[in-house]
Amino acid sequence: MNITIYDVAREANVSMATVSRVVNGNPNVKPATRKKVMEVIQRLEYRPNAVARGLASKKTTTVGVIIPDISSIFYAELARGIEDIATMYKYNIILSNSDQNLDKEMRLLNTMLGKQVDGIVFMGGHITQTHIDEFKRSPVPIVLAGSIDPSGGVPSINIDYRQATYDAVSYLIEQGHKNIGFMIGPLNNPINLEQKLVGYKDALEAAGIGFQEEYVIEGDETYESGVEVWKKFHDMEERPTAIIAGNDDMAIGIMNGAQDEGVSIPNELEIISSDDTKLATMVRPQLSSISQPLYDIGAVAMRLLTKYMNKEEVDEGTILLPHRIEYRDTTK
Amino acid sequence: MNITIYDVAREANVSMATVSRVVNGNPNVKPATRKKVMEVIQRLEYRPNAVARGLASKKTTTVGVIIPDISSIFYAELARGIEDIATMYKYNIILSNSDQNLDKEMRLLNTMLGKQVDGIVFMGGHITQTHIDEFKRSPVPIVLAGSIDPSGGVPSINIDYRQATYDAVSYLIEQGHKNIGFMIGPLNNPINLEQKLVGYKDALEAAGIGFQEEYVIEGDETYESGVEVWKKFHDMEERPTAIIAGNDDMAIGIMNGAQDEGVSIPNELEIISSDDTKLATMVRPQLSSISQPLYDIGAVAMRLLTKYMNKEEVDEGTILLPHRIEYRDTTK
DNA sequence: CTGAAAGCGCTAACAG
DNA sequence: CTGTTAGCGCTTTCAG
Repeated sequence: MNITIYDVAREANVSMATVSRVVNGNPNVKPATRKKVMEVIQRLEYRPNAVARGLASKKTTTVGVIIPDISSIFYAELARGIEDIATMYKYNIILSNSDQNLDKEMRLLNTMLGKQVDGIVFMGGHITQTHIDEFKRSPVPIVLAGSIDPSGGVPSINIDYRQATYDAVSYLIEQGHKNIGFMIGPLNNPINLEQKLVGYKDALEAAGIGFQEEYVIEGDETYESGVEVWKKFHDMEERPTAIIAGNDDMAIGIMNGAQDEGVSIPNELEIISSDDTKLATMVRPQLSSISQPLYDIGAVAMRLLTKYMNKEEVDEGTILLPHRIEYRDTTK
Repeated sequence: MNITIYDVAREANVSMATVSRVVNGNPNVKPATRKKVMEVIQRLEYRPNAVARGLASKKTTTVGVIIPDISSIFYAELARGIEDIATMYKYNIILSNSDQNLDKEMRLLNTMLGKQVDGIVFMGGHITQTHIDEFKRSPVPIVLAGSIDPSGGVPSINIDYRQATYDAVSYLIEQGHKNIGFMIGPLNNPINLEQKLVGYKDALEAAGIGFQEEYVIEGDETYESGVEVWKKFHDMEERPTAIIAGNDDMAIGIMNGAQDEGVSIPNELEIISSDDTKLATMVRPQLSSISQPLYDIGAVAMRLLTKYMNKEEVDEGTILLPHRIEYRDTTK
């Protein structure tokens, strides 16, 4: 049997309430008895049982984190931001991969709520009404990180993807490009469909360039899909002279695909990537990329969640962090 | 107030014991009453409180995972393997970053034990006696993943790093190289000091090549350190004609450092990397690399842990998974 | 096959 | 400043 608060109380000749008080830093304890209790705690190597505490207090100081795939650089960076801030606020994290699978997401949500997490950070590409309904029923607060609820009802941390894409495309247009390809991520993700794509179209329109359906090709965020998509661009009668890509993996796929065929970058093809993960500076040429503060998105999401868990007033639940474009060697 | 087992019992006209039985799939329940209870559970949307359950049963079905840094590709891949198998066995994971900091590691260990995890997967570079002592006192099983306890007392999953390094160096020697540099990871990590370095020396010795201290340079596993270390190799009067690197990040640093100076790879410099993460095929030239089954190391570690948690007999706690060398374009 | 009852280890009033 | 006393929601004997 493990040693309990009761053992400590007995050894220290106090009640368990007193032990509980010193353990929880309650000031209403005479220094002398506090000292005495502390000693016994040390001697017995007493370690409070958080489960019992959770049951009694209805707080577990753990938050659930639902993430598409922890082995993706993008999400791992968010996760790191989340975890650091969680630690800072004394929370632990239950982390689970969803693979963006709706069933799995709902199941995870439920097991986490069953485990009485105090809050949840949710990351996922495709947020449906089903999600939102479940989120609304949750007894604990939920915030989205790097994910968008099109209806805007769920708190979330992101950058302004529309604007960022607009900026990138506008830059390319300024460089004289008219045929600008866009390898976009899955279109069931509103970030892609409702923000990035719109930013792309808006920039084109602002410059009086006609939108060409075929220049927008969907990828699945992987390097391999980048390589594939390059082939499609390559085969076009009017091949794009510049491409923006939805993330670094895809951009590198395009770049390698093009370079392996002898296309000179950036001279014959300019590329602007997105996300600016550490991959961007590891490849040659180094990727010009839309940079978003991944770590901060996670960190701010967790910070926001702590406020909700604390029932603090929050003025704005939908937060846009700043972005910028890093111009490196895939642009002139 | 949330709805409890008691509410269900009342609504279904049975005792809470019976509800508990159906929830836990205990066969000793008449089908009819099971059905009745199930219906009430559905209707009331009853969700068992795992905290209460944990307190009563002394099992939380959650395991702790202590990881140096989830945003490192290497560890993220391990984590994914761990989590997948955990899910398969109905466990959840409490994930925390340690940054390889001893204090933090010990603190995490303690808070996880306080949260009554059923077991722990530990990843860390430098495992000291302090670690081992703490591991031994743990009331729940602990297994290491991609980490070594030099004393061999703690169960662990790895590859044979000595042999893998030996193989890589031997290959380079066969290619005619005599001056083989080794950019090794931190030497306080026994994997580096006691295995990789030894494999390097053994291969040299087997070929009758003298060991040269200056050819072994320590890096901190980052890309940047690779770039730095290249400079040192570059400045040597007898510059190495081949280099093996302790991981892909460092290898890419070296490669880019060399290439940016016009060194032709693999013609003037051959490189064999380690870990074979997805980076290896994303850079040009693609890295030849010692390949270890990262995901599987995590998966097997978790699987082993489930056996310990189940109190099954385990014949061998120290498991070495197979490795191989992927020859790509940084070797001839 | 089902129910009653005793905890699991701790927090949180409520007295004093 | 300290102790008493209820629970928190569930599992688990032990009867029947």
